[in-house]
Amino acid sequence: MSHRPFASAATRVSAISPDFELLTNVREFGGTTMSFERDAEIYGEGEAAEYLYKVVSGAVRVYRVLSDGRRQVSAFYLPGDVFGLELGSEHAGSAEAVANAKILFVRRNALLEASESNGDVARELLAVTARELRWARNHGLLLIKSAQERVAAFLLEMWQRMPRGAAFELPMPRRDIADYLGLTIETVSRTLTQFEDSAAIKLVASRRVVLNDPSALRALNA
Amino acid sequence: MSHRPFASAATRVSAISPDFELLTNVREFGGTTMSFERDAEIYGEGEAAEYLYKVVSGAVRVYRVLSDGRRQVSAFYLPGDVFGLELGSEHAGSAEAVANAKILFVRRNALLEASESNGDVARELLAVTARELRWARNHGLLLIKSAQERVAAFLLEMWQRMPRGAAFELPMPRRDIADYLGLTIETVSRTLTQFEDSAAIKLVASRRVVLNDPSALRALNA
DNA sequence: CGAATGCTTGAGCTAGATCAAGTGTTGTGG
DNA sequence: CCACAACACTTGATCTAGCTCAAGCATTCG
Repeated sequence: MSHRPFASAATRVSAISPDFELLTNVREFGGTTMSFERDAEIYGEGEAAEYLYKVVSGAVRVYRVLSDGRRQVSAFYLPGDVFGLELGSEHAGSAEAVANAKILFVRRNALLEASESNGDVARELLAVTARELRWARNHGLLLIKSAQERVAAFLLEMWQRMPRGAAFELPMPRRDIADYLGLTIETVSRTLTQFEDSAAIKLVASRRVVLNDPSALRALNA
Repeated sequence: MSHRPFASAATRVSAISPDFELLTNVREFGGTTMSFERDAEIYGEGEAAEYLYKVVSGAVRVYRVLSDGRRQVSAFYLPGDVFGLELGSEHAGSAEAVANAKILFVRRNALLEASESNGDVARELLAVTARELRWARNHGLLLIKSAQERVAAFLLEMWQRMPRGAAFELPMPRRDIADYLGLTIETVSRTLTQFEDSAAIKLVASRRVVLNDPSALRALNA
């Protein structure tokens, strides 16, 4: 039964599901799920890259630290997102749970081997990498914008990625947002207050946001 | 003779040459070479991504512009570098010749088709994308550093990538450097002057740099 | 040779950082 | 249920790195 595990895979192009299901749903890859408490490390910079990860629940930050302690959060990952894929043999950054999280582990070697014989798996690997690249470039573009533009873009991004509704909950503290946007927590806080004063958003609680006027934020997005 | 064009390709892992030769050296992909004058457009943002490109000579910048004219140069490409690979159907940025350049064009469709049947081509595509990703992330990290750190990192990067020697020629004007580093031309200029005052570098001409003390620059790299 | 273009230098100015209190909010032990 | 840490966030006052605006040099090109 598992003799030719991929024989019935969908046709080529359509096989790239938005959630990269092929990569993580195939029993043969031996995925296991683990739970992480808030702030627990999932992997560290420089460690051997043995797995590919998928967020089942919770949220994850991937970051790098400079020698003097400055930290850059390069991405947040939410349920359904795949992360930790490295072409090199070790992780270029560290990953931690932002909030309590369940993470699915998939053995990297199993995937790379499968991609040798199975074009759909190879395509999904390329797709995951390409999506990361698109994100990384957008993030780079963010970093040349003004504080208002960065915070607005961040809110819109999170809004779009979270289980929808006018209101949503930011899973991460201000420190993480600041390090993601290349700002200080004070500037993030002040900017959110400005948006609230201008009635574009409402902070029901410090992490609970209501987007009263998404288009006002979008207008800031140069 | 061209019946099984890839039958004699090198073994799997070693097939990923540093220059991605497989992608661009195979006659079947029908590569042609074109010349571009300084500042000529190679492709524009939003255009259909029909080709993959390789710099034969000269240099290329890839950039995006915000609605108000701010520009971010996301990468420079030097001889041997491959660029312009998109997973989506259109280019996410624009590419221009920084200096007169010869560019090899390879049909994207030919490559994607070849990658279906040839694992080595598929692997090189993944490797090219992964390298871009690594660059994009490093570039993001750059953008949170101080002006001195950014300029130092830029000089070291260029030094490493150019045909070596203590002295080397920057192919691009200050404007491009500034937009790559997220600084103004004035700040780039002042920072270079500082480095010259501290004897770390010598500007033989405004674009000709001698790295007297690379380790002084490296020390700035937090 | 003059004009255009690219680079440097100078003199303020300002967005965002830093330093320093507050003000919630959450959790813990009594 | 309250007290009191411990933590996360906000707000205020000041400072500064890098920006802006404005000249002045230096190359290159017609």
